[in-house]
Amino acid sequence: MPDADRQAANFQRVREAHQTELAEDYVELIADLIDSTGEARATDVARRLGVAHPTVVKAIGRLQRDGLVESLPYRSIFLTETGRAMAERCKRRHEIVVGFLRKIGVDEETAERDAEGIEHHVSEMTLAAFERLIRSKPLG
Amino acid sequence: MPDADRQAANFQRVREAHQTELAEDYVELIADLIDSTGEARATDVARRLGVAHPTVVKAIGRLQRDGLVESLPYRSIFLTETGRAMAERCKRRHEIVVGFLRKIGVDEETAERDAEGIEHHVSEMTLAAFERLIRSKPLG
DNA sequence: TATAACGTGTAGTATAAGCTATAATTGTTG
DNA sequence: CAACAATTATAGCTTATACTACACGTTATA
Ligand SMILES: [Mn+2]
Ligand SMILES: [Mn+2]
Ligand SMILES: [Mn+2]
Ligand SMILES: [Mn+2]
Repeated sequence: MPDADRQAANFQRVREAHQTELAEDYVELIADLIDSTGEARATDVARRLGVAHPTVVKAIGRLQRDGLVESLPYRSIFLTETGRAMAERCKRRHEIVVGFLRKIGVDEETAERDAEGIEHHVSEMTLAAFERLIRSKPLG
Repeated sequence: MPDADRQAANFQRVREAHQTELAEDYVELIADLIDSTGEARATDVARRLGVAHPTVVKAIGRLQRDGLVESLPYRSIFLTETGRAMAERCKRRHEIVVGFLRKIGVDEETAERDAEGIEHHVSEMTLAAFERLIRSKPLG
């Protein structure tokens, strides 16, 4: 595969990641709200994401269309089986990325900040490398 | 700062990163084309990014509006001082991220793929940690 | 030099993601 | 139980990023 084609494929993959990224953060956040407070409401999701609530309502519509959540008018938001599975996967990945950044000497707040973006662009192979590094003996 | 607020701030930062991300990849790619082939043409940029050429033309318009590139009708694309500086910064960062992934055992192709997305979400502190690790003795 | 090939621009469309403002519903409380 | 506060929905707008189809310039070559 010529170099230009491979580069194009890489950029294409990043664009794909951006499409799933929002869904991933939403389901992870919704799962977190359900598990910690008993239910996920649009207002809470909006506050946690730092966006206006109509933005959340529209996003929830897309997630429902894509089979990740279920919601009835004026009721709170539920995850489908698929959505719950995605949330679990994302939560695990999120924790690995944070743990890994901590391990190489990044402070807690920065690790959380960077992980929120990095997590969506980490392949299985890289994730495995992160885990390996976390389990290795202290660095430095 | 309450937990919900900090989480919102983190998500906000990721959204900001997404706004600069495209500009970063464009200027880096344009610089690469200029340095390796003598000029950057919209078609080449399109092929390397894996998008249709009108997409590039519109993006170039935005980059020009934002003072990163200059272009005249039917001529190739040039970087402004600002654009060139951004390209250099991004190239360096890109290389650090790739080098770091290689160091922890990720193969060349995967490293390139993941780096294309990760690079935009790496803070200065994390980048410094990556550099430290690259310079450290072999792992494993 | 005429024309074909290539590159660039424009028009028009779609979707996602965001916003503000306003309306409708629900739930709480006096 | 009526009124009010909180929550949710909708309408209407904006910008960015993509696409296809078509028009226009430039460049190369026959
Ligand atoms: Mn995230
Ligand atoms: Mn996350
Ligand atoms: Mn990139
Ligand atoms: Mn890059």
